[in-house]
Amino acid sequence: MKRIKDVAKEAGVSVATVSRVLNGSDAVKVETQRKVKEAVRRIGYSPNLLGRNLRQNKTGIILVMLSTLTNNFCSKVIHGIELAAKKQGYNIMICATGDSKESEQTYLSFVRNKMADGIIILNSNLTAQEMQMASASFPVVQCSEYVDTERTPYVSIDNRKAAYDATINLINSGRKKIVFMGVENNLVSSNLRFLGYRDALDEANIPFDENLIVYGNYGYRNAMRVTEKLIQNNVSFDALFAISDRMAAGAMTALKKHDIKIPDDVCVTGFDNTDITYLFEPSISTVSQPQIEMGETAFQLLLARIEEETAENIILQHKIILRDSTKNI
Amino acid sequence: MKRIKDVAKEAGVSVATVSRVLNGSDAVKVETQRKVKEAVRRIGYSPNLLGRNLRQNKTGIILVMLSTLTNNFCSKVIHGIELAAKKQGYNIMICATGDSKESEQTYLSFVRNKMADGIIILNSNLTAQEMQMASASFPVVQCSEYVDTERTPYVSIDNRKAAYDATINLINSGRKKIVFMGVENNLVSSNLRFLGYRDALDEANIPFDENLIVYGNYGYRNAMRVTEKLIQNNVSFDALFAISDRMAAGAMTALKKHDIKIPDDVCVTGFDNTDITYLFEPSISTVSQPQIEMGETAFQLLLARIEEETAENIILQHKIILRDSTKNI
DNA sequence: TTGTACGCGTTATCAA
DNA sequence: TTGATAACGCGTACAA
Repeated sequence: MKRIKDVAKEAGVSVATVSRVLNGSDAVKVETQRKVKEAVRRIGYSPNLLGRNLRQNKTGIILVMLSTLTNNFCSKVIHGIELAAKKQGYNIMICATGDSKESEQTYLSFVRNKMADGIIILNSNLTAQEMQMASASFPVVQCSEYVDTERTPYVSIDNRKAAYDATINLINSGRKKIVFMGVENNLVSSNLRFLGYRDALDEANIPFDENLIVYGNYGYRNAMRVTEKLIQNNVSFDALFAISDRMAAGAMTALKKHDIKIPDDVCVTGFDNTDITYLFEPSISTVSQPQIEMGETAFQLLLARIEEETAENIILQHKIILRDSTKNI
Repeated sequence: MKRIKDVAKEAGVSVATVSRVLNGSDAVKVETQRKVKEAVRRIGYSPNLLGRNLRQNKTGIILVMLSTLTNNFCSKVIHGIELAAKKQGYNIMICATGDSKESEQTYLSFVRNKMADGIIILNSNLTAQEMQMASASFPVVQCSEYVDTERTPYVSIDNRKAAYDATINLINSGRKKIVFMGVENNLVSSNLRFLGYRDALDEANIPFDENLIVYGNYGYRNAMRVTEKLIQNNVSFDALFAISDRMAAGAMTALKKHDIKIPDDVCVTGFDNTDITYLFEPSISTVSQPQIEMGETAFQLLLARIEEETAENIILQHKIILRDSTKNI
């Protein structure tokens, strides 16, 4: 492995001069620049980033933490992060934790211990206290999912209002027996979307019915089973709001299997506006989030934290997308 | 930021002793160990990895490069890599290039310049020459997709044989006019799968018909359009082999729209055994690759390269999965 | 315009 | 069992 010293020797100058040329800085005689660049090329030198980053106390790398890669929603957000990061000369690396607390801590420690300049957390199992601890010792921002903490800014949508809007739309289509298909975790989105659903019922004076609340795991197959059970139990309903598109699709498959017509008998709404919503037959109404913008904003927040400016939480606008699964009849 | 020096001062020992305790090495008096650990806890010290890695010329990080995250196939492979890596004390970080050559070079340079110990490339636009260059200066292995190079080992399936098997199955169902839906890129999988398709035709003495060859972009919507065009052009066919599951699904949607029965009128086969194959109606026959094993193997190869042992290319077994879209009638 | 010399934070060597 | 000190590779005051 060649070091800067080797370049210096080859070019017949000092290491300081080589460093200056490499960093395009200062004033170095053109002729000297040429000599150095030539030497670099000749011996095939490439600077050791550990040395450089150690000296500069900065890496130009930011991490993005999430639980699983198989998530269409996240990949668009990440694309947004990337766009904003590139503009500022940062590169991003993605850390998939598989929901393991150990993995989460490992990746956090990379930032704490200077292998990266900051981290954007899309989702994690960190408690508010752990998040706060992390945030106290290095730059962290939350994106999409979050725990409420004084010191860790987040960007998200208003999940409660979004769920309210989605439910109100079902109600406006004349539906009253609306199934809520959530997920029993502690993610803020799950909790707020349930509250938004209840807000809408309350506003329309529809009594809350516990039998209409069911839980899945975001996935397609599980939602099929859950819906199947609903039907077998003779629960009567005329609409279904799932907090993920995949669950909406799974529910619809179960409904179709029992010759329950969509949207005539049951209206269905999903969440996230992923590909499956228009790929499915009938196409699925859903809630759209501005993923790219969310990613870009998350990076802006992180950059502010890195540069030790203040960063406020940011709420972006969602949009209700109406498709065939809730078409008014 | 606390340094090891601060711990030494706090504990009243030398930095060398602190380092020894931190690395659990050597023989340090138990009482001293206790003092040091206590001091670490008290001042909240965490070692700077840039310093450590610089000194040890090793990071314990390996990169995984791919073009896009929205790929179910890749995320399973990555999971395999992760499983194997963890066992050996390595952590992985994922680098999404978005097919940009510039991004690819940036991530490669992180390895070249010591911010990571090696890289597993799932797909890239690197030429054989570029791959060889990279491989000459740091540990690289290819996984799933590859370019043929003396120095860069790969693990993959026998794509040609897999496509042959899939096509033969269609032929054995009595089909003769088999559409091949490929992708016009230079990925080895695309090329080999086309050759496998032709192998099967040749073996069955079915003349090759250029009109039955169409191209998409791996995606659902595009495949719909391509199939639509096929139908509008009155091209007659009784089977379709797509080199991705999403394309198979897109084609099926187009067929259904024209009341063409699957599998009665047209049999369809996809590739990769992703979720969509059983989520779709009818369920889609496909080719399954051992993704976890592929990831694990890729890591083994990389580890060999890192430890400067020799590594041979490895071919894993594929499997034909028969579902409703090719059910014999 | 260039070179010398120090410091970034760590581990490894050697001597005590 | 411990401590002093020399690396690791780089950037940058400061001096020339």
